[in-house]
Amino acid sequence: MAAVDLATHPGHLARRLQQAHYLLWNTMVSEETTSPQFAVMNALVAEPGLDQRTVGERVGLDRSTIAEVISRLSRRELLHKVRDPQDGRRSLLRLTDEGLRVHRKLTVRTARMNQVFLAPLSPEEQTVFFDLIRRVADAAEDLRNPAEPLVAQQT
Amino acid sequence: MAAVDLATHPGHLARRLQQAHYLLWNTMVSEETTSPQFAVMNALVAEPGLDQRTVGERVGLDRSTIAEVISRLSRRELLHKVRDPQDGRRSLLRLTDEGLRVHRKLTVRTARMNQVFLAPLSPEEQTVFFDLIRRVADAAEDLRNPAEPLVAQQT
DNA sequence: TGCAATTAATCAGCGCACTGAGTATTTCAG
DNA sequence: CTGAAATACTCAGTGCGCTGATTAATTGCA
Repeated sequence: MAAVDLATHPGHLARRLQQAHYLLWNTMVSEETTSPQFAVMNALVAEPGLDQRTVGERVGLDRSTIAEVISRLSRRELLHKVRDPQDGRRSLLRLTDEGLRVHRKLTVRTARMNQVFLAPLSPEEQTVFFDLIRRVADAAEDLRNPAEPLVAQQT
Repeated sequence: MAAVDLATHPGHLARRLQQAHYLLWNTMVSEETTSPQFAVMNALVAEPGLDQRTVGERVGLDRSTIAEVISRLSRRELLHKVRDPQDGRRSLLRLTDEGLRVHRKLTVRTARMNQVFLAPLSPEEQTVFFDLIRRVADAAEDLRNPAEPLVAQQT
């Protein structure tokens, strides 16, 4: 009788929310290209020529995961990976024409999917939804990265 | 220049929220036992002797995933799996004493973690947070399972 | 210059999550 | 009572997500 109600556990709700989104993405957006893959492509549309690590930072994926996502996109010829001549450690990433085409197509479908996903909420509630989730996620990330220098300084 | 702002994509926010939770769980609750594993154990505390499929339904895991989670808990001797003598297809699940002990310990830590996780929100906001996420997740799940019979009936 | 620290990427290993196919058992219609 | 349908579980395959260890290149200090 010491069981807990999972409906009051934010972590459990977060997982269910993500699963629900995953399924909707699969049916309404694409079966080949996943949501994280789209996020990576989107980052490269915004800033072509980024290196792997920075892309990971932009979309919130760690070094290992970003490497795998990129290798899949690269295998499908949606992006090119070129060694940085200035810094031999880096790989610079850039979408191919096909990658740009796919990104454009998925952008439209994603917008449609977001509407369906958020349909249960009124416009005001949608705003609150974004705000609350973002604040919780940001705060949790700050717990790990004790960034926040109070003044600009050289470490 | 056709790039999109991921901060307005609920799927992307859901993923970030879940990752943030995962990290906090790891540091504040347990490195050995994951959040889905705890959810399974919790379901078995509430209803000992459930079969695998039903547990999966309770915690929101599909047949394959639940099988793996259970096999790990079983390997660690946190639960027992017994063939149902009444129905040879089913495996009935029950926590061991050690499983009960672990569940008790993690219940306390999970409560603490939830407080930290939700700390950025006021109590009223926390209520709204739960409500909004639950409504979106429920609606998306209903899109897949067109359940909802209007009257009680024997199919 | 010359070697130590830092940095970008890779690799191995674990765990969650889904689909589609296959096996064993039970149920149910004829 | 028998064979088809349904059900519970397993297995193979793919992809996300993390940590810890390793490799290669660059930077920076003495």
